[in-house]
Amino acid sequence: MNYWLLKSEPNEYSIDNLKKDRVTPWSGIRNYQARNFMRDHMSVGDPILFYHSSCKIPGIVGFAEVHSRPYMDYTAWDKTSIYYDKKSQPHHTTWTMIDIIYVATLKKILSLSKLRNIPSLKEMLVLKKGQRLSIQPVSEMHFKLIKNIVNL
DNA sequence: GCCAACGTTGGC
DNA sequence: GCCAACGTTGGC
Repeated sequence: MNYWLLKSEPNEYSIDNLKKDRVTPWSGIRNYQARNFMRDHMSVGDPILFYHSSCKIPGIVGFAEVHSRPYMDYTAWDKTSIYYDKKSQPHHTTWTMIDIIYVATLKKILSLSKLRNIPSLKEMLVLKKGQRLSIQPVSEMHFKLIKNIVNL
């Protein structure tokens, strides 16, 4: 089992949206490293930290889980989609996605600034300078520490 | 809104 | 295959 952190801009898609939808395809990932994580390393049931970025208080806001095997990101060949990629065609796209399912919302956001103040989390990728990947692996230790901190 | 850091593109 | 230019991310 692997553990993950998924970034999302709450203006675009927040934990509340996920709670309402329950399950959503994680479409629109157009970064090879992030694609590879989904395609090659995610399994159904993998736990996910849901992270809000590019907002007033960035941080971890909830939990989710991988809910499907990887499959082709159909938004890549949808000309009306903001994720349209002219190099992709049905059944020949380079882009992959998975579905995720809602698990829980934190009572209070575990903010980025708070995360930075927890020494045992210092090595988390999301805390490293210049780390822009929207899908990041999280170590089991870090995941469990965070679970304890938020008491869920 | 600024800007550092990073990924991608494209000319050569 | 190098690398400058450009676009994007995302915290501040």
